[in-house]
Amino acid sequence: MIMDKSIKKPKVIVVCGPTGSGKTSLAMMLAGHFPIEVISADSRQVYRMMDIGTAKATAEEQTVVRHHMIDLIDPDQEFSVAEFVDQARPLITEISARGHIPCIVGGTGLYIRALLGGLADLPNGDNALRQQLHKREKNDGEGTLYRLLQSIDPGAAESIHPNNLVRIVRAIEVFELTGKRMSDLKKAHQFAHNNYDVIKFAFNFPREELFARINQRTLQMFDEGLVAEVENLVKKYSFSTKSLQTLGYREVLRYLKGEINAEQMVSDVQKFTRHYAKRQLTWFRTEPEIIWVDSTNESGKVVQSIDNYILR
RNA sequence: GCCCAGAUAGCUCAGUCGGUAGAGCAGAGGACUGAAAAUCCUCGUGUCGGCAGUUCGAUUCUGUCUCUGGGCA
Repeated sequence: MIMDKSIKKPKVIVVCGPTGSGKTSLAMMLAGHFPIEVISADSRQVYRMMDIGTAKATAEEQTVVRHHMIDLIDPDQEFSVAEFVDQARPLITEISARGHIPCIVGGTGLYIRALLGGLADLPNGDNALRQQLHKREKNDGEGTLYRLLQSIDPGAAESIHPNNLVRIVRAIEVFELTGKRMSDLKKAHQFAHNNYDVIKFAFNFPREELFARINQRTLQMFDEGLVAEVENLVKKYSFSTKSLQTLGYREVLRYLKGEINAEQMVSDVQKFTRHYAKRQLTWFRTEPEIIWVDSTNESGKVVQSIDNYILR
């Protein structure tokens, strides 16, 4: 089938960056200039009842701009990149058809990359198999799974550190489920599926300022009742619920169990959020064709770039 | 004022029987395709509080001063 080149690719705006860099407020600002709808690219905002700790856009903000991919599932349900892509891709088409511009806003780098570039032809995760593999590593000794991976998919083994069990298990899982090597399937793909006309911004502050904002915002979350939010969640869900192992929630859980005191809880959340922001920056730095914007004083630059982008 | 204990990396501390020093945390950098707010990797030169003495050589021993705890008055 030959693609009709006269059909334009849908225009898509991406606003990413580390946590606490002001992505949401930028989106609100953009909404005043352009007919956007927000597609949240955030692996935790998909959970209902997890509002404060995930810094979800407020109900009020959501009436100003339409938000998608928020509050999709309950905290005891599981989610994945694949589900995100399956649901978000049609949204881009719908929003464009309405004459609006989809604006992807979020900090989950993998979700954004996969939404724009598609996913390789890999199978879904299989919890039973994963558990079984973990058990095997535990019974047969450290390094068992890595050696297994070396024999079935040397390419994957080479790119995965022997200590990274999560990745090792995944690569073995792919082989068990498909009979194909993950390294081959990935090589054939490489996020090359891009059928959108994308303009990407990464919003950030100078490091010190970003960290100060994170510390401040964490305090604010506690003021707004993060502990009560978690207390409410554990009334309905078990302490071991996967979604509650999220940064912020995890530390409150430890506090509720009496493992740490309030002061420790707050400083831990601040610390782990700083670490997280750093990992996000590492991810976004390698993202191609990204326009870096200093949140302190360059928001205007974004509006201007989008103006040019829409006209082109 | 006197006695005791400290003073070593941004923080908490270890150590050097005298040959200029190393952990944890913080911090920095990196990886990442259905768990991704997850998971994993790499990175440690600092007047060893100041000054003087002993010594070939002092962060280490001695003296003294300063500071910080604790105790006694």
